[in-house]
Amino acid sequence: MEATGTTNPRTDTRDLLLDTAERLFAEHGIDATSLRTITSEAAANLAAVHYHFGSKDGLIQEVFARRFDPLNEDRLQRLIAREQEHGERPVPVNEIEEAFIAPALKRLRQPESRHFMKLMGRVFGDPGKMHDFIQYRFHDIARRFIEALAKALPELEHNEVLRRFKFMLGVMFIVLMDPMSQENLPDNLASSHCDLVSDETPLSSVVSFLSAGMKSGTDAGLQVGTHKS
Amino acid sequence: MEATGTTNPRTDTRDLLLDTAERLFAEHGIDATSLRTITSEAAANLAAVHYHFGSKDGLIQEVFARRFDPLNEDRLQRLIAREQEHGERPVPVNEIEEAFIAPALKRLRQPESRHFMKLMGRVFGDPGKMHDFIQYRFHDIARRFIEALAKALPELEHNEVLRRFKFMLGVMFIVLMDPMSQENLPDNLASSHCDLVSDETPLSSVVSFLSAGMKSGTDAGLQVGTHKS
DNA sequence: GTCTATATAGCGATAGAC
DNA sequence: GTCTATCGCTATATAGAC
Repeated sequence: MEATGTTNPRTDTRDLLLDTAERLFAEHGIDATSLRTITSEAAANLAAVHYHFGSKDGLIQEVFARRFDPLNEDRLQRLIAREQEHGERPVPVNEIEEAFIAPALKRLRQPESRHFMKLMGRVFGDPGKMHDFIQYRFHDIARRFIEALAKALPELEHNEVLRRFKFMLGVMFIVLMDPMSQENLPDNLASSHCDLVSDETPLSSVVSFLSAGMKSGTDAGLQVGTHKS
Repeated sequence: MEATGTTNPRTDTRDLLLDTAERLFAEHGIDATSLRTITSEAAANLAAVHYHFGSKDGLIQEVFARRFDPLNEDRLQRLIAREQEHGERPVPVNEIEEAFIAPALKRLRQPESRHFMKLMGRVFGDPGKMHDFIQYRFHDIARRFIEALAKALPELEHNEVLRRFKFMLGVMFIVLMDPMSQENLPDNLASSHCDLVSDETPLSSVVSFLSAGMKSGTDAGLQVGTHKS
């Protein structure tokens, strides 16, 4: 299929602006990234942003809109698949965790979406910025996973399930922004001493940590964490 | 004792600026808070910031310096106390977790330091801003706790201990910034539906979640998480 | 659709009177 | 120590030629 019209074969300016903005937002933060920096790195004109997106805010919205929903749709489909497998019985905690974490971790390793994942981690810590956007579009998916967790952990009171779900979000976001990975560390710390983490975080490590935490204090917590082959 | 000189009995302008900046930084972010906003809310003059702190950056440094080290000193003293209790034997994981989490949670509930704790959560997610400052002054305390964890969990390879320590930081920061508490939610979400968390997070909830996660896959993980009265 | 030129506003910082 | 006034800069945004 063709593009919108008379555009040339190479990447559209619009997409190039989105990609560049996404990367710079993730690296330096949204506030700290000016439209001039974006258009300069994208070899585009300053006015192009306003032509394509109306405003910087419009650009930010678009950067989020194109990747946020697919991520959560992936999560939801995985959860639904597990629920259908287990019928009436609750989905095991570690399968719920995996359904939530795997889509994020997968995208963190894809070159085209890893910048966005880092950006998500960043924005989640900034209640002022895109918080409304994320909260609003994240609400349903959160509810679905909380319900699955509550069903898998019937001994926990509802508030405790909510708290542990929040803890899980904390773990996910620390993985997303990876504040201690080599590439993010200031040179003086990265070079001189040790030691704080080097390799990329394996899915199994996150899932087993979270599953154990989720089950702590319940009967399920007394068993071995992983009983799935 | 008297103040520096001819200042009047009420709170010094300098301290008032620090308190106001701390609160506004925590609420809206550092970038989004202008010196004009700070001095306006503090009923002080714009030039007062440069007189007392030299620059906005100087103000930011002072906001951090006065509370960051005492927090970590509290953590360290608690860890040392536990280590002395147990002599050569490793400190149990849940006691390590408590030594790390309790000082943060305590301050989150003190009116004079809760803004700073929220600010810490915010800044940790912003690798560009005070990251060097935090990384540098946090390095020693991180190493001490990682060593204690490695000693308590000898079955884990070193990288896995580092990863789980990082997960713990994620949980702590999600608790600090509390992105889903009622007061932070946009009105439309807070009022309309449910449910996402209401009360303040109890220390026991965080410690039991983290201890179970830390021990997952080890012999210690097969036992009941809490064996301390 | 892309460009130049510019409008408008806010920022941190400073000089100098008091 | 505190104030007013202002400098110099950069930001987003826009108007209008091509």
